[in-house]
Amino acid sequence: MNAPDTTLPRERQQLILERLQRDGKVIAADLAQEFRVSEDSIRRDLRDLAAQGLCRRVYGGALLAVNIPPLGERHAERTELKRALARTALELIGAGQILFIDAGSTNTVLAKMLPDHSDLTVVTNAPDVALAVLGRPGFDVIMLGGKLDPAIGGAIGSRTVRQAQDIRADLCFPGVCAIDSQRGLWTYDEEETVFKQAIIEASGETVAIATPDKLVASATHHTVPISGISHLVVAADTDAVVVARYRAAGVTVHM
Amino acid sequence: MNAPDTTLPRERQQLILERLQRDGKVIAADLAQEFRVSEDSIRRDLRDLAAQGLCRRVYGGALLAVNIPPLGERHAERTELKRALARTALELIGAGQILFIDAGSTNTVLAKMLPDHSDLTVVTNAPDVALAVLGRPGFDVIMLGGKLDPAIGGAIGSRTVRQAQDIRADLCFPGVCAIDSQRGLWTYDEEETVFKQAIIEASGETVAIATPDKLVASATHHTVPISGISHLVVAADTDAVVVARYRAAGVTVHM
DNA sequence: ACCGTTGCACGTTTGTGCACGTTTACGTAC
DNA sequence: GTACGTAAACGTGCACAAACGTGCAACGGT
Repeated sequence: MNAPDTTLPRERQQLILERLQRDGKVIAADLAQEFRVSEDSIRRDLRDLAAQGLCRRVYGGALLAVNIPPLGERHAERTELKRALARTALELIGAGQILFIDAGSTNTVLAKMLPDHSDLTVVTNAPDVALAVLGRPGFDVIMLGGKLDPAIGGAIGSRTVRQAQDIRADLCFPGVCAIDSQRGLWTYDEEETVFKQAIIEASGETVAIATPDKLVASATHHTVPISGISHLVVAADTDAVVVARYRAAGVTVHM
Repeated sequence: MNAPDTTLPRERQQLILERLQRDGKVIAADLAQEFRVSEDSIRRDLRDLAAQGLCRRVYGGALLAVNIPPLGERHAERTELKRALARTALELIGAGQILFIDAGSTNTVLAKMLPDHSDLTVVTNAPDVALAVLGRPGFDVIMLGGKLDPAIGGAIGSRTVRQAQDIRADLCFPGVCAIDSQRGLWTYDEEETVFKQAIIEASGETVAIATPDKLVASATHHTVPISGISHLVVAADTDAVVVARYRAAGVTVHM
């Protein structure tokens, strides 16, 4: 996206690597256009990166070296940032607690980072999240059933809500579609809202983890608001206004 | 799901390999349409892959090679055999059906091999089975909730059983711990038995897939028998006595 | 003046689609 | 069951375009 006027060679290679990790592949012609350099320079970059074992050079561009199937392109997206946010959120979790973990790529990252032997009980509606902790020492996993929504990667709907209401948790990590400065957490449709509301109400505290692109001044699309957030974990370069609002509302903000 | 407009040659070959591992076969004409290239290019790709020993070239497309690249460590166990069994079992499945798929590595292989666009509804208690089909075209996935057993890789227990009883399926694939010549399917503990019995009773027909090590003359450990099998899919080099017993019991035997 | 980076020109390699003749699979008639 | 006809799939050769590597000259900065 960003195409600064002056890009250092080494910096450009770094950016190429990031794009590579995000998309699983890069195309030489596209990169040349994006960085305003000739394809020759891009080819030199890719050759250097390949020599370091950081990518696989192929005709027309380059592919990821460690090729884990590019299953969800969303999952590779911004992983670094999500890991940093999750690390911050980890400090809010105490040993022996029961956690509601909603579907979502950020929450999957969080689940993978949960420490072993902390006697946590993870309750989730996402097979992703369940697999991330299943079988590791010191974990109980409870799966909420229901029809899975491919767009969400987890179960939502009345069945799932009913099962969620049978459980009491200490902490709740709802997936976040958008957060605005006025009315809190937002989701894309009614079903999601009902589910998130249910797990929030069944939990002692609620931690919303948001990447900066989730923060909007006011929600533009048709969405449904959710209240009840007690902790907000956001990236450092976030919209200061939104964060200030949350501070004013008594929500603890972690960065 | 649609392939992007710009697909690098080598990337395409890799995607073909992934499809191959998932479906067990690929058809040249389909690939050409999917990747927007001529069939000539696809044929060249398949020829290259076959030259590397990664697939077996056949008239109209390609099949899985006899040897499998080491993809998963623990799941790679006997994968070739499981894939062959699953391929046989696939022929019992009709379009539009509702399937109960129990936890288990063989069933996970089966799930991955289910063909796209066959309008199947997959009901499962195993997160990895759910992930194997979630998001693919022509699939509905219903997850059964409950506490996950790490040894099994899925949910069992009264909660799960209750949810299973709310559903009617055409076909049922219970995981198999042991099969003996006297009393049919066996499991390791009571909870599992109750669950498998429930999904068998909720289904029209039941398909038991068994590797030869599951076939025993008589169960030695503490197990609980299950009845209701209608189809038995077994490896070719199996214990003839057990299979004969099943034939005598009116079960259709597929090899 | 040193070094790294860049863009251009050249010849080479790789991938692609089309045309042609051949082989394979399958249904039909005998 | 065998023979035969057709259509699809196949391999090969060829032409063209895109991507590639290399050498070389120009530029800019510690």
